[in-house]
Amino acid sequence: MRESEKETVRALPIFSGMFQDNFDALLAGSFLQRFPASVVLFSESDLTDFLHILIEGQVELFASANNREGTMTLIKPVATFVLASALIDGAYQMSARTLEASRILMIPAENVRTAMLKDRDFAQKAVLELASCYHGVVRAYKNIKLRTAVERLANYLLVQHERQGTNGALVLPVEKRTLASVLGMTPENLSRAFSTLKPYGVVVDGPNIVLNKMDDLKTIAKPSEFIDAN
Amino acid sequence: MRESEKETVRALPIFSGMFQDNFDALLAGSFLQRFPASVVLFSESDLTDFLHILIEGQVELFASANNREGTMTLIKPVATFVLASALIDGAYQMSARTLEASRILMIPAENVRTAMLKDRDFAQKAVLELASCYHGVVRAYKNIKLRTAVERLANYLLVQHERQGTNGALVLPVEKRTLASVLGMTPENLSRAFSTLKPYGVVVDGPNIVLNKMDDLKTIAKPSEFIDAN
DNA sequence: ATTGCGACTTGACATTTATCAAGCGATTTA
DNA sequence: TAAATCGCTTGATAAATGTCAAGTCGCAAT
Repeated sequence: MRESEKETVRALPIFSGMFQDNFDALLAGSFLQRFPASVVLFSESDLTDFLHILIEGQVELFASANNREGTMTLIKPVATFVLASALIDGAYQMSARTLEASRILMIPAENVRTAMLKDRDFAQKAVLELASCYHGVVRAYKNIKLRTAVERLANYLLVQHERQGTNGALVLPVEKRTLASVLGMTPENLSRAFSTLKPYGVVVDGPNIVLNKMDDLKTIAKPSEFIDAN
Repeated sequence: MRESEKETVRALPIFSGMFQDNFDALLAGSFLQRFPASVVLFSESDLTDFLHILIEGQVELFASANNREGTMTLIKPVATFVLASALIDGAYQMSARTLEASRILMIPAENVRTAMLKDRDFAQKAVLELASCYHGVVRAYKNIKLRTAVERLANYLLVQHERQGTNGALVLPVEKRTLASVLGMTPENLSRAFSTLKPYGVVVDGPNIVLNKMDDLKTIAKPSEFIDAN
């Protein structure tokens, strides 16, 4: 791991308040690894060796059962993932794969647990991170339990629109088949959900979306502060 | 709050390792309150004033959107709830109601945040509790995303059967309409799911269930270590 | 005891979602 | 360049789930 990279990592909010000694101890045995696209990083049954921090690229956390597979969440830089598993010292509980070529900082889980005990600032930041992830899953759970597929798509579009500048257009940040998995439906169903939204001013051209009737779209989406990410 | 009750609380794992001063400070301004059945404790949009600890009774955490309502989880004694919200200092994100008459210890959220900073043992226990809750929601999310209604019921029965002694029978710990909400289906659908499981040896008499063909039931349930609670 | 209410069940039906199959278009591979 | 592959879409159909209505049963209130 190069010195310049180490400084980038040091500047991340979760690490920025740590004592230097604790930070150095935390990163001992860590490494910054490059992965190509579509590589499985770990499986849900694997024991949690590392806390992961996505520096660059994109990662999908997913789960399998029966013959189905579903996306739990997408990770975008810069963000930690599997923090809960690293703290508990058990299985990952989720599988992970890269969606693009990615750079990932891998910190031995044991180091993380030590740092939690030694460094108050890190512990505090990690707890808030964890609590925030908890609320994230709760939102996702509400989303799938209380909404139909079309509603989930409509709200997804509204959130992306907001994030991308609220200028009447947005670009899907992932392939549609991945989006379908995120939203808990089949790719065929996603296609049909887009069709259903056409009368509500949603124009689709590949990954480019235009929203022409924001009010109508909001009417059908019924967005909720306590489901949709801020 | 009586002295004997305070001792009961003191003995709970999450508090047992605290310094006495920190414990006393934590409980300052706390109170142990009794609630009758079917009382709403707080709404998802309320600001988090208290960390709750269910001492006796039963509580449902639920969420509403559109005109639907869904159970997030059921709380049984003794357990904390809304820990994440108490740490973040924002809205509860979920609503809560009592299902039975209940006794609940309510600790000011501010006290909890202070104790997190001051008491290392409490901080450690709280983090593990939080991480464990996180995995709990992840399991629930997988359950609803990767399984059909019948599969969810079958696995629920298997888990309850195990918890209640693995002797071929079990008693539903909640009303069927509540169970339906927990499992993410309508009460009508739950009735039909039970009918569907009849050929798999599931005999229903009110809240009393008998499992006559465990192997067949497991075949249809396809239980997973990483979805079903231990 | 009677009444009324609520939980539960069942049937008929509607809606939502998934599956299977085919085809299109763009990109990759040979 | 040709062939193969992959992502996406569309149609037909099936399966899963929800809604509405009716009816039974048991419990609680009068």
